[in-house]
Amino acid sequence: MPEINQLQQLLCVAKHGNLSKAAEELHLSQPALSRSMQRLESELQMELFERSKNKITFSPTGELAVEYAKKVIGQMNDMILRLRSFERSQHTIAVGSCAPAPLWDIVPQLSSLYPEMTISSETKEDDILLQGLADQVYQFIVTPFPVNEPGIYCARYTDEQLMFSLPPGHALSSSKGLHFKDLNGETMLLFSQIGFWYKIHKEKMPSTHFLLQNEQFTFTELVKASALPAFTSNLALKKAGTPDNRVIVPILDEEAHATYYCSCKIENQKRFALFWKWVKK
Amino acid sequence: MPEINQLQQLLCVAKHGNLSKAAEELHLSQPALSRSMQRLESELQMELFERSKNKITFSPTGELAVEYAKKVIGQMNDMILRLRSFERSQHTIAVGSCAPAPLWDIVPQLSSLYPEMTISSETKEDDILLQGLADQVYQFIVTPFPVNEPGIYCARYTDEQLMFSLPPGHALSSSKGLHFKDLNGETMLLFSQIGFWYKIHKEKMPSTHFLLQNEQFTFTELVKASALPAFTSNLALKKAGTPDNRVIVPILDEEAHATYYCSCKIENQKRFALFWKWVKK
DNA sequence: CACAATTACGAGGGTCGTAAAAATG
DNA sequence: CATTTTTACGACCCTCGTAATTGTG
Repeated sequence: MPEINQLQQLLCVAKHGNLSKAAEELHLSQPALSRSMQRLESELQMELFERSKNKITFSPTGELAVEYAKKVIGQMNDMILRLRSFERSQHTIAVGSCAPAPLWDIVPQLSSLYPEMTISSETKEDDILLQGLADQVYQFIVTPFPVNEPGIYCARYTDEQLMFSLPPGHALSSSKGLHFKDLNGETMLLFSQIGFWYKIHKEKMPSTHFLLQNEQFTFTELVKASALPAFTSNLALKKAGTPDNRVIVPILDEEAHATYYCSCKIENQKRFALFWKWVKK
Repeated sequence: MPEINQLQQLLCVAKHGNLSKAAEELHLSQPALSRSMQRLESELQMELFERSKNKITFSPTGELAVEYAKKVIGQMNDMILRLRSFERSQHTIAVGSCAPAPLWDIVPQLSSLYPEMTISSETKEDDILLQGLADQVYQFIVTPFPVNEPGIYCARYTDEQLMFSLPPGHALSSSKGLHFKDLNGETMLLFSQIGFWYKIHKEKMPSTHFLLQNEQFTFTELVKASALPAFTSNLALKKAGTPDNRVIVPILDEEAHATYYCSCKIENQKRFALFWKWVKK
């Protein structure tokens, strides 16, 4: 049976129309390529070329062979691509979340439980998460609601409670609790990558002018250095600690509280038993 | 890129489940196969097997690789088969005819004009001939009528006149001409492979009992040795000569005369110019 | 005479087989 | 202890490159 290598050479000859140019592209001497094509012909027991003394053209059979060779090599490339993709998926755990906070614990935990795996994570819209879980784009998703679908295993993970982070001199800084509307209209600092919270802020505080920050570092520095109110949460505080010059006031609205649920396909539940044990700690 | 050879080995390992049996079938030592599979893995940069010290099983990626390898090798086999078929068609001229007589001249003529080609011929029904010409099953067909279709080149070839071959003692042997009906009801010798003539005999002489002969030699011997009437024609006489002990009487019916037309695809007309020149001699 | 293809021939690399080692049931 | 896989090592075959040959535009 002909080898892939020879078919590639055949295609290269077809591409250039002569052996010398083809040999150049193949990093091969011209005699070597000439012999290789002769071997291919004798292997197939048919003449692929019509040879004159200093010219070589494809025979009808040869032209057909080129077409088929393209198909075979295309299939081989396809095989490699799909295999590589599958291989990567076998060695990475992809987590999608509706908000970044749950990932702060989940990603390191997955890393330590499955040290040979690559952990990839991103925050997306709820519907994208659900679709991605079904399509195996994600092995796990975190949503602010339980997922009740056949074939999906779901468990409550943790809660996040939103709070205002106010400068000590702020008029309301001595409150025990506040509502969104209490600060509506003021100018606030807002970190952009906060998932579904962004929509809630916009809805509950429509008159507020948000100074949007795309970088985590810039945002935290501005919180320290400015006297502008901002948001934080129990999870953010746990992660970064309580800032010195800030007063933390819980937000009393129902929408300021989220209960996160983690889901995966049932077929993967057993494989990630250790992780689920931790989720339900 | 992996070579076909390695994929075949992979399939063989999948078939047997272990290296030793597979190596046996491949006429290879087991260490050689082991290394070959290792090369395949490093070529693909992925692990195809899960290895314990004295056991080797497919990894999920490996199982997928087997599936894809089957496809690639299948395509390669398909390529070889189709190429071989095309190659053969490139080196053979297939002629289909409604009756054997036209082939007696056409086949030797094609042989001498195109000595490097294989000539294959057969006699079939008219509709099969027309379809076969369209499908490139035949390069030439001979029909008892002109073919007027787009893309088909057609020319009159020759005529065949049917005759009775009677023993000298036959009651009608002195006739200058006879009709089918004149011998209807008698027992006659008939060679079976006469194409469309068979149907005509059956129609025009429904009461005749035909002694059907499948072999040319047997038929001619019986004609010589028996006193049974039979058919012959101008072309048959030209081919085999006039038999000694027979009286030849032309058949006067219109149906006893055929004008043969030879056709080929217009795209092949130029390629067979020499042959067409001869047809229109 | 430059260019393209083939043939001849020697060199090098890759793959093979044999032998040995290691591990398992 | 038989079976299976892997590693080590030497040998051989195959393909490569260089050089020479032939033929063409």
